Amino acid sequence: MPRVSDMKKRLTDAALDLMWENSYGTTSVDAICERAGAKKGSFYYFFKSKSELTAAALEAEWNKNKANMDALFSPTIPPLERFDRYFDHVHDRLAGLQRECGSILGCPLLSIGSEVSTQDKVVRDTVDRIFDRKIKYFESAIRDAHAQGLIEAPDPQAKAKTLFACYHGTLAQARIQNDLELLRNFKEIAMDVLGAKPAATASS
Amino acid sequence: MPRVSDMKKRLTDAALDLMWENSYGTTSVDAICERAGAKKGSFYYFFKSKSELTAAALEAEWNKNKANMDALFSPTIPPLERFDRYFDHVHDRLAGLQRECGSILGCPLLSIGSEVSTQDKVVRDTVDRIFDRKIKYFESAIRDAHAQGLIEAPDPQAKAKTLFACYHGTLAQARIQNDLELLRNFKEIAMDVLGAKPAATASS
DNA sequence: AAAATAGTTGACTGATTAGTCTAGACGAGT
DNA sequence: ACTCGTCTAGACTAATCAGTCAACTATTTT
Repeated sequence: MPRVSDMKKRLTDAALDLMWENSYGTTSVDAICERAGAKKGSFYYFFKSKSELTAAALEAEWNKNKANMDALFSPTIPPLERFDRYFDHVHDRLAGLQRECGSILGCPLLSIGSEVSTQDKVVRDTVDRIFDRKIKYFESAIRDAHAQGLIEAPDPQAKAKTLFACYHGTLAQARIQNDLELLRNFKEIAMDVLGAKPAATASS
Repeated sequence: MPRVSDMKKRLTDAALDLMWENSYGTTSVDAICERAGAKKGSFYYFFKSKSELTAAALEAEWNKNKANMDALFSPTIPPLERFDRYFDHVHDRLAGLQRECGSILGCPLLSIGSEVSTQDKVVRDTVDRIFDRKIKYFESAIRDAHAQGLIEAPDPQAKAKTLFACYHGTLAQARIQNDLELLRNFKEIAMDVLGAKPAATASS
């Protein structure tokens, strides 16, 4: 088989960058091509539409982050500490991106998902699917914390959805207000939402 | 002075409807004009850009809802019940809109704000301003609940921001997943976030 | 070295975009 | 009835949009 190309990856990277910083609607195929160093023909050789590229870009981003998520939410880490580390990680990443582009970008799944959800089934379903995967990390940490008596959570899935929603709401506000401060204290807010005793990552 | 026109209102109404259901980016000035029964000339007679119209539309929507918010969060109502009523009200409104357009639309401030925040200062600042006003209702209800010993909230503003973020996160997820179910139980989740005792809108 | 596969090129289309501009219609104050 | 300020009409521009296409290049297998 003939030549291999990294163009597909370059296109999904470029698309995610632009859409995360700006939006789905304002990110044109031309702009994606320019940033990826591609021509129109290459774009439509790999993807049959902007919509399909977006779904691929979100999936690719997920795959990039998965190993990291697995490490942050490793069962070897005390369950509530997993959240601490995760929120710190996201905070630091957003702080880094702010240095590059001057803005707090929030969560691309939420921004893009909310923007296109009523109009683009392909992208919407992709966002949905990835959300489900992410909530599983929360759910399992909550279940472990409950088992260890650190929190009271008879329905870990419901609790996970609540915390997930709360966190994404905070990310969205941080984007809109361009203010990272909201995220700085989220660890404590999360413990509050989970109903954890203030002093503890240790036993009850 | 010669004739008066309701065109300005018709334009802001049309804009909000279209942007709420779809998005800022996919809502064209032409489409707004068509729905409002206006011609281009009228549009640019009243507004100097799409961006300014959007800010005006969001402010107009706020003004439409303000009296209702005042009633829902009236100090004559027991503080935690105010939240109950508010969440019910939003739930019912979104359910009504779903019947009209087939989708759960979430919060237009959040959707539009998140979409344009890095690119449009006028709209972003408008969203910010309205968010601040809305949080004040939460804050005052929380302060009252704390004073009555219904919840423990030494910092009502922080608690209000937390609940606000949590609620908007849930609205965003409801939009993305097109699922009103998430909102149905939000009353209980809110009480959980606030740390209210399960059985009570009465005293401790 | 030839053939087959994988990827690239860039000009092109036709629709749509936000915004401009000039001419005129309407209606209230004189 | 006339006129002045408010508002409307709709053709127009120049840019940009997503997507198409046929010719082309590069690489690997045979």
